Amino acid sequence: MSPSTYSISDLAGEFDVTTRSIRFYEDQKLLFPTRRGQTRIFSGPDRVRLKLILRGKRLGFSLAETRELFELWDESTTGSMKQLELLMTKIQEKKLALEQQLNDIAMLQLELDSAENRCLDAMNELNEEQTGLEQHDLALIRNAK
Amino acid sequence: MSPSTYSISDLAGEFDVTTRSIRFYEDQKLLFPTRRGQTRIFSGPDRVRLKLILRGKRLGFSLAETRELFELWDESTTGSMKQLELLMTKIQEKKLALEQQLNDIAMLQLELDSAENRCLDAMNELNEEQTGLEQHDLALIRNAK
DNA sequence: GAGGAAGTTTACGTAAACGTAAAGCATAAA
DNA sequence: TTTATGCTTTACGTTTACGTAAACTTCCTC
Repeated sequence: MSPSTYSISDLAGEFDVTTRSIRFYEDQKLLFPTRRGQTRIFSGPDRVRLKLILRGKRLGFSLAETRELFELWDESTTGSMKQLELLMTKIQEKKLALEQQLNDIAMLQLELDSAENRCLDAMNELNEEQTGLEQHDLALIRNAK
Repeated sequence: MSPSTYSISDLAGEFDVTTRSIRFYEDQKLLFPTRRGQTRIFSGPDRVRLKLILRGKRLGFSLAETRELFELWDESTTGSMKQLELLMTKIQEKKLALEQQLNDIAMLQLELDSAENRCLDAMNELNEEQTGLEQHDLALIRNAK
């Protein structure tokens, strides 16, 4: 069974980040470990938040943005009407940004595929001079993937 | 017809970046404008590269990573065999990273949808006290989207 | 009880990606 | 001719997200 509390190096090891980073995230109000004496004790929810922080980073989010998302999530159950409307607006904004990212990724993927094909073509040219392989054969190789 | 050369402020205006940024990108070897006297003259390919730089930023790429992608693309036609193999490796790496990003985005989208629903629920609660709307009605609203 | 490993705070350092003056040329309009 | 506009270089400042070192406790082991 997975434990319900974690040391700082437990988390650092599991997610391959430095303890320095984890302490920094706490300082920035993204994690809220309790203390036993001096040493930090991280909860299950803390662990989840850390995972989300790292996912945010992979998506190019600043820590401030990620914190804002956390707050959105938390306030989504407690706000006043005025608050909630603003919340909805922000959620829509984030969703739009994600759509944009999906487009960006799709285009980049196409370009990488194109570069990959170029690369295969070039390798082909070089190889053909030595092995006498035909275009035909490389088309097979290419489509095999 | 679209022009084939651009001033620095043309591009700054079109893509909503500062001239400072554009000069910085040149300094970092991401753009290569020619000069007429002192002033920079940007070509069509320069304009395309700028667009790609900004797309990279939206995806959380550093300028160094974007430059690496440019180089990948350029070298994809000129390299030696050893070069080309390394190139293929890097292309695969980028493609894997993009797959990861797609996963990350999908999960974030689910969470935003969830937050959105929470938010609608909360607004419902507040509204019901005043208007007497039923759960039933809000389900309709929610599904209408 | 002398390390050694893992935790802590404090604080200065750093790389990336610009922001923000300061000061100077060029050219077109008033 | 002056003034405004737009471009330039040089250079120091700023924010984010940590790295890195120093100096200190705590606990375990030998």
